Amino acid sequence: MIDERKKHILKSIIEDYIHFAEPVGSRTISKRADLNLSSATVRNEMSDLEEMGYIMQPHTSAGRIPTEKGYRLYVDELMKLERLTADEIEIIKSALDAKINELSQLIRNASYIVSRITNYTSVSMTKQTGMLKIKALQIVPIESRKALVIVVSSSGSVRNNVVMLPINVAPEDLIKISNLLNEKLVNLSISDFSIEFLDRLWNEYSIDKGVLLSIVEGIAEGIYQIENPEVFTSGTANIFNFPEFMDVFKARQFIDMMDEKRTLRQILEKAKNNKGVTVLIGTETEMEHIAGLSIVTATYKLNDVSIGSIGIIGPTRMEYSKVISSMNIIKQAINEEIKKVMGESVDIR
Amino acid sequence: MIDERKKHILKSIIEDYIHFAEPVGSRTISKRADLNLSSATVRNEMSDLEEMGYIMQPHTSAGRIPTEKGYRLYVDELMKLERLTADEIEIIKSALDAKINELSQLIRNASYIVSRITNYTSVSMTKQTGMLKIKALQIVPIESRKALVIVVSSSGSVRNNVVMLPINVAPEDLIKISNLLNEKLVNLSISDFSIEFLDRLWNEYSIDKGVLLSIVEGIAEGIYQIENPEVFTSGTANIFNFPEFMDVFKARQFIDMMDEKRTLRQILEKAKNNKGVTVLIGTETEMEHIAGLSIVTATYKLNDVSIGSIGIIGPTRMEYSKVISSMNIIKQAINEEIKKVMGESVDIR
DNA sequence: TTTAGCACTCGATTGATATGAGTGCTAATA
DNA sequence: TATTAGCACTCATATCAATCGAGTGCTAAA
Repeated sequence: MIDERKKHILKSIIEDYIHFAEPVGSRTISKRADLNLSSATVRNEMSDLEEMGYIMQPHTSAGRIPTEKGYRLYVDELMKLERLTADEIEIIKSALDAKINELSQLIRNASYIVSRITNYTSVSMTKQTGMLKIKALQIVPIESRKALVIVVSSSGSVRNNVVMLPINVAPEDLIKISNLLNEKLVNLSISDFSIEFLDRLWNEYSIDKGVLLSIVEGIAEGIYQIENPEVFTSGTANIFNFPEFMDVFKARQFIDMMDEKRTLRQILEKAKNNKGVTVLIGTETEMEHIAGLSIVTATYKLNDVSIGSIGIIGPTRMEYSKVISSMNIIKQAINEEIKKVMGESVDIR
Repeated sequence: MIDERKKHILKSIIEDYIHFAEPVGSRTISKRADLNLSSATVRNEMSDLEEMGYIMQPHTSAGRIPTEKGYRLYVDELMKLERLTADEIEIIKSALDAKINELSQLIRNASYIVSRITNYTSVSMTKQTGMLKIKALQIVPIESRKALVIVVSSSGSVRNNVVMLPINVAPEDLIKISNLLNEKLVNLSISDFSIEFLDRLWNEYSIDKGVLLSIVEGIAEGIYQIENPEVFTSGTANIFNFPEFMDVFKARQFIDMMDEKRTLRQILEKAKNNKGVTVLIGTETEMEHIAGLSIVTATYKLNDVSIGSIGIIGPTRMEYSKVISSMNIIKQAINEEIKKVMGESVDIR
């Protein structure tokens, strides 16, 4: 199969190509100090590597470029994770240190940082699924027929919604309702709101049916917003750093995708189940219409509830080693930050 | 000075150029049915228009293109506002009709729609300045030393912040504080929170100093967030529809600016004082580093509080007439929507 | 098994040439 | 006096052939 020397050559080809984005010729590899081989020998090895499907020639008289299979082997076996400099680690940790009291904000921020550090484009999605429960609940009277419904979820997210009330309710009555609901609904998840349950509520405590319905609608909307994904992007223009996207057509496709968010969401969803950092190379991303992209994603879970994910998008020849290392540091930093905010040791994955 | 015939020719040149993005020659204009002039005559007139600074030649053997001065005259005097189709108006109104209970969300949404309708890039900023007052206030206990402070502003915006309390406060005490503050602080603006005022509060009602400070900080942060601008963009990729941005370098500059938001904010701020719709052409935008762009902005005020603005960005040869008309419709639609949500007749500008 | 040597391939660069849209100017015309 | 036909001139753009050179595969020698 593929012996050590071939691996060594493949690694050199890939790293050269990652660096210069130009097909790599046999002479270039032969000149590398750490292999004492003539270009002719390297040519033979390269020929073998091509046959095995790790590299290919864009045209007859050009050097070789890695195939997806080549990158895959590189990521899985060949590359060595890069150590970030102390400086970079410091930047990450201190940037995340700002007071952030919303988990989704934390994820967005981390995504921004990692884009800055790596110089690639980053995407983040904040979506909380799983067994979300209501941690606190409040109804604030605003006007005679209008109230604000505030929901705090067990994952620490807060959403509020204005609801219209079908009848006039005195502020002090609303506050009573608020206290009552707070007592009754906390620690329930949205799926516990069966009709029977609501029925019981308004029978036992004589709350107006319409008012209760409006409020429950507000609560459901809040939970829906917390559970529903929002996608953010940073560093979109970074794609222009790569000569393979100097082509206006490809650039446009990329920007379109970034603007549209739906595709991004799908990709982030896809990597969700894996733990740790997932690398999708080229067609593995299943973004048909835009070729030549890879994405490195990490998903964060807090007590088995997914709270969001971050992805780094770049050309297939991205600096996997650097990107993956950065993702690892970010994960650590987020972990620490959450510990601080949540005031308890938590289990982030 | 500039007579009717010259204006007519200038208008034709500009409209042709807006349409085709190609320098306009004398023959093209002469062929237009509504002017019975030979190309030679048109050439003479064009020569005059060039001398007056309304048009210019990109090079000797090319047709003419409008200068900024030309566009300015066009926007101020020559163009006729385009009527949107009933369909388009319908799209706008129904899209804004979705239940939206936050003003800033309404503006963002409108910005998205207007980008869709016009096929240009749009930016929106939601910032509320002026005499913001507290309309409602609530403190929700979350954990023993953590509480959620919710502020509703007079402009209808809601923000919430988690604050850490320096000492343990029983939930029922916190609710008492909440009720008290709600009573005392509503209808005040943030500038009313003098030290003396706070002093009086904790003397008269014996609230713990540290707790009160934490809470006030949470309130201030909420108001700060409401007052602080957030910039959103839609349809960034639309810039690629225009051949003048097919150049990768220019495209990159554009995307950079969109990503960065700061410049955008400045531009939107700039147009803030004008009422109605403001048009900035080319260098009038004072975006030095990116030439060839115009922006059409509208700012919305509710009872003298600015609630946000929307801008449409495109090449200087944008379809001013269509864009300005769309902005007008959007303004109407927003007005109606707010009337509905606020439940009262309001004064939007 | 490795390497030197050489013919061959093919994309990219260069330069010369042609094309054509559009101009400005002059002289004839209404 | 205003308009127009006619014509020489300009210059960006397209086309095409020639050249260059990086890189290959193959063969034969070490």
